[in-house]
Amino acid sequence: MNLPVYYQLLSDITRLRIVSLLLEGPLCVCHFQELLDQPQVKISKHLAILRKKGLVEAKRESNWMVYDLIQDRDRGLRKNLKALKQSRSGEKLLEEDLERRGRLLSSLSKNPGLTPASICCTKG
Amino acid sequence: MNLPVYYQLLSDITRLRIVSLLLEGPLCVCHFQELLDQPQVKISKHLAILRKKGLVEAKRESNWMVYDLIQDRDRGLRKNLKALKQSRSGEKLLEEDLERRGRLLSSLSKNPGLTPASICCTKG
DNA sequence: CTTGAATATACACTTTTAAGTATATACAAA
DNA sequence: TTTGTATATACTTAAAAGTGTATATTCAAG
Repeated sequence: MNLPVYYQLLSDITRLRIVSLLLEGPLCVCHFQELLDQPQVKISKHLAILRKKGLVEAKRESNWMVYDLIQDRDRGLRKNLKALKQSRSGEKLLEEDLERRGRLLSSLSKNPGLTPASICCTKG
Repeated sequence: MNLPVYYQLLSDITRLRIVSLLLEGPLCVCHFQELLDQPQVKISKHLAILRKKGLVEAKRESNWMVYDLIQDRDRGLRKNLKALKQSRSGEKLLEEDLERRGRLLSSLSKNPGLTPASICCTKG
């Protein structure tokens, strides 16, 4: 990961929102679908781009793919991600995403038996 | 200036180099031409984009246009620019730009009578 | 008021990137 | 082994962004 690639990845609003959410912790594809209210293809493709460029990684959890930021990040990347995290206030879209994430996670913790799918993707 | 716009501006390598240089201080168009070794149109157009989006400002100095980062920057922007500044080491291109800038400015200070033009744009 | 230097802009062209549709893959459960 | 759910990929189309050439603008100097 070098700087030009990093900025290019964040230059798309969908990817920016994804990365912003991942700063708070890992999420699966269907959660992104719900939180960003965007179609599955779109989410999957942007996640694929982020993964190909080495900013995020994915692990399968039975049927679900859980994405997270790459863990061993170089100094420069850490600094920039920290700056991003610290500069979200005032960014309406990003803040709303975080709020939605909070609600989603709290509903998850109240019903520990729920799979991701039963929360976000469908029909309860 | 909001985050999405900011990242989009930096997603182009030429603009990233320009902004990186401006972190060290103002420069005129012909300096950018020399330091980045890129044609005038290209430099001018990217500077126009940066200006239109509110990241840089320009003031005319007789025949030359001197560009600088916008001075009153919001908190988020400051944080991100600081992170950029701190994460340049290891980025070959950006480091070379800074070295070239150093050489250019030292030659300027040795010959205080020189206009920008007599340094960078042409035929001594 | 003409000339030349520095910079900006308009237009045409090319490349890149994003988005949608359809289809494929991977897995779990029946 | 069929079915349904989650996710990924191929292909196509549309939009955006970058680049070059030519031309315009602005200013200083003669």
